[in-house]
Order: sequence, then C-alpha cells, then structure tokens
Amino acid sequence: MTVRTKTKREKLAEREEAIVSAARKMFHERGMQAAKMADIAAAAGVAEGTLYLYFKNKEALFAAVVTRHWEDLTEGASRVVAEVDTPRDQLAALAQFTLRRILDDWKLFELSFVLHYGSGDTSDATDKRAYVRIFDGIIERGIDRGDFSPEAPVRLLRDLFFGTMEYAVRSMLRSGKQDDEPAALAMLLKATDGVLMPTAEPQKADLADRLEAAVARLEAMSNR
Amino acid sequence: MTVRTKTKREKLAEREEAIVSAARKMFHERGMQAAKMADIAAAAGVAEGTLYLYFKNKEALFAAVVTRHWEDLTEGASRVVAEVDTPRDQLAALAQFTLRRILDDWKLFELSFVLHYGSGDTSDATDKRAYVRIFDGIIERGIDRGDFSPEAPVRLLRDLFFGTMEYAVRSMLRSGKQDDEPAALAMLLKATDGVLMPTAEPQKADLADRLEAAVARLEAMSNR
DNA sequence: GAACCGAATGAGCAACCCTCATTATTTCTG
DNA sequence: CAGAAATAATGAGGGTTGCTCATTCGGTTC
Repeated sequence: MTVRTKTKREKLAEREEAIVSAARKMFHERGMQAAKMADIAAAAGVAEGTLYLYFKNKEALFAAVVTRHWEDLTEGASRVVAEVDTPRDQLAALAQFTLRRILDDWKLFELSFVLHYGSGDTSDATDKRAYVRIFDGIIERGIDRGDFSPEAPVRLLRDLFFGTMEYAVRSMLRSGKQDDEPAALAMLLKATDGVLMPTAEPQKADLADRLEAAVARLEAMSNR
Repeated sequence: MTVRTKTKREKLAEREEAIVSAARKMFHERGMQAAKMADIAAAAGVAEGTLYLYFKNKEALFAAVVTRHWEDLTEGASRVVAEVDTPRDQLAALAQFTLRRILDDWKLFELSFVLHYGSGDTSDATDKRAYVRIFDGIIERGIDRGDFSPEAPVRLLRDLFFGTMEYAVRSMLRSGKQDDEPAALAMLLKATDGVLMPTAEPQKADLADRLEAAVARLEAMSNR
C-alpha cells in the first residue's frame, strides 16, 4: 500500500514535472503572451483542462516556471561562493556568476520581470529572496571579519550590485558587445569598494598635510 | 484654406490627445492587461474602432503613452540639470530628480518595462534615449573640464547610475521606507565617485612627490 | 463485478482585440 | 450652394484565447 500510494504520488509529480517543463519551454520560446495554454497542454501530452488541475491559471503556471529558475540560480551561486574564502573574493565570484547566468539566460530572467510587473501585483519576488540572501550573507560576514566597514548600508549595496548588473546585461545585449563583461565586473567591484571601504584617500591626503605641517614647523625653527 | 486645414489638423490632434490621455489614465489605473480597449474608447468619448485609426493596436497605443511620459521626464531633468554648474553637482541633481520622479510615478515607470519586456521585442527603449543622453552629456563635459577621469567608462557608469536607482526605488516601495532616499543618493554618488575619480595611484605618486620636496627643503636648509 | 472516488477530458462559454462594411462629416467643384 | 468626392468615425461581427464544468475514465475496495 505504501508502495502503491507512492506510485500514485509519483505519477502526479511526474505529470506536474511534464507540465512545468513544457511550459518553461513554451514561455522561453514565445514569451508570456504568445505561449498558449493549448500549446503547453499539447507539448505536455495532456488535455487543456488538466493544466487547471495543477495550476490555478496561466499566471500561476508561469510563476512556477520562474520560481524553479531562481532555485536553480540560487543553488549555482551558493556553490560558486563556497569555493572561495575571503568575502571580497566571494563578492567577485558572485558577481561573475550572476552576470554570466543573466547573460546566458536573459530571456528567462526577463520573464521573471513580466511576472511581477505585468499584472499589477505588488507582491515582491519571493523567488529572488533566497538568491539575494547569498549577497547579504557575504556582506555580513565581511563586516564581522572586519573586511568591510560596519556602517556599510547593506540594503542599498544590494540594489547597487544587482541593479547595475541587470542594466549592464541589458546594455551588452542591446549593443551586441558581450566582451565588456570583465570591464563591467571590474567597475562594479570598484564601485562597491568605494562604498564598502570608504575614506582611504582622504586619510592619505590628510597624512601628507600633517607631514608637510611638521616640516613647516622644522623650517620655522631653523629659520629662527 | 490654410486656416481650415489647420483647424482640421487641430481637431485630429485633439482627438489623439484625448485618446492618449484616456489611455494613460486607464493603463495607470489598471495596468497593461486589465485596461480594455473598450474602456479606453469610452473614456476618450470615441468608438472602439476609432482607436485603430490613430494607433495600429493596443501595444502601439501603450507605447505612445510611455513615450510621452519619458518626454516629460527628459524635459524636467534638463531643466534641473541646467540650474547648477559643476558636472559633479549636475550628477547629484540628476540623481535626485530621477529618484524622486521614479518614486512618485513608479506605476508608469513600471509600465515602460512591460512594454519592452512583455512582448518579445528586442527593440530598445528609444523613449529612454533622450533621457540617458542627459547623463552622458554631464559625464562628457566633466571629462572635458578635467573633473572626471578621461578613462571613465561612460556606458557602464550609465548602467550603474540608472540600475542602482531603479532597484533602490523598488526596495523602498517594497519595504515602505521611503526615508532612505537621501542615504541612497549619497551612496550612489559615492559609488560613482569611486569610478569617476579613481586615480589612487596618481595621488600616491603626488604624495611621494610632496614628501620628497619637503625633505629636499630640509636638506637644503641643513646644508646651508 | 459492482459501487465508489479522484483524476482527466474537451466541448462550450465569456471576454477581448481587431477588422471592415456602413454611415456621418468635411472638403472640393462647377 | 448643391452635389460629388474624400476623409473620418462607427460598432456589429469574426477569430482567438483563457478558463469552466458536466461527463468519462481508471483504479481501488468490498
């Protein structure tokens, strides 16, 4: 019996898998609007009505696809980040991974925006939550270790980090120049450094002022 | 005759204005999908078929609304930027203006994304072109004047600038904390500074020069 | 094998964008 | 100014598409 119920559950899971998989393909190929429920059903080898047994409506099916995509991304990012030690390197690794994946899979990334923009739901992207948390973790650890300034505005940095990357990818795809990737990463890290480790330059200048002042005192003494 | 044709043109222009205006309101209130062409026609005091005499389809009408919004933004930004002198201040002014306007009118801003994301047109946002050019102009002028490093990667900076702001606004709206606005602006400018005025090396060299000069003075004195 | 129950089906409905034959309005002409 | 010609506007109807629901199917139990 346990075996039989399990088989039954597995059957349902398989069907759901087939549906999501077919939906993913269709949405990817044709976008949210152009992908028809009838096509998805056909591709999944299922009657149209069956879709509605597994997902409330088209949008819910769409959301399932997007959610799964973000889960994949999160897993990949976790692995990459775990491979290096210092928070600074982790940040660089996360940036590189994210940029690459967004570039490779822009279409799907785009779709995740359609989901939240398109229909006026203000419900935030819970999909992204886990992904963003990786970033937060790196920053927090960096602050704890003393690598980063304790006043670092984590939330704002997050926006800087991901916002810049999304726009950079969009620019690259538009202009067709994907070779700017290293330059973009370098700039992003330089910018975050500017916020994470501030006030290095002023201190240096200050240092020079103090030294010159000291010399001036010597001069004044000698000239006396 | 000239008068009559003018009157005719004006009449057509008026009707178009009424349509776009009604569409703007509807799209703003209900979003791209939920706003029905029938409703827009009714709101504009026009038959549904008439809409299609002025705009090819729903998307074209939508595009007209978005374009007009960006024209407004561009005009406002130009004015604000012209009011201050140094490129650095202009950048700050542009940032503040942009952030404020995106915050105030997020819904419409959102819609401009639906336009380009939603239907799989890779055609870039010509709407934004003029707006972005304001930013480019500031940077170029700054480089010419010597305020900014000549190696400044303008295109990437653009992505940093606008990407960060969009994400920041989204965060603020999500968390309901709009009081972070000054902090967000400060961080953004600090980050751009980090990229625009790198030259840590030159400063260091300068520092050494100054120290050596000071020492030389001491030496000269002692040798006297 | 009969009764039961959840899963699956697909014809049909309602909503919506868009077209086009028809009607109204303006412009032109003699 | 009358009537013809051209242009603008209309809205009923066509074609899609997302979704529902009465019906059928497949398997489990007694």
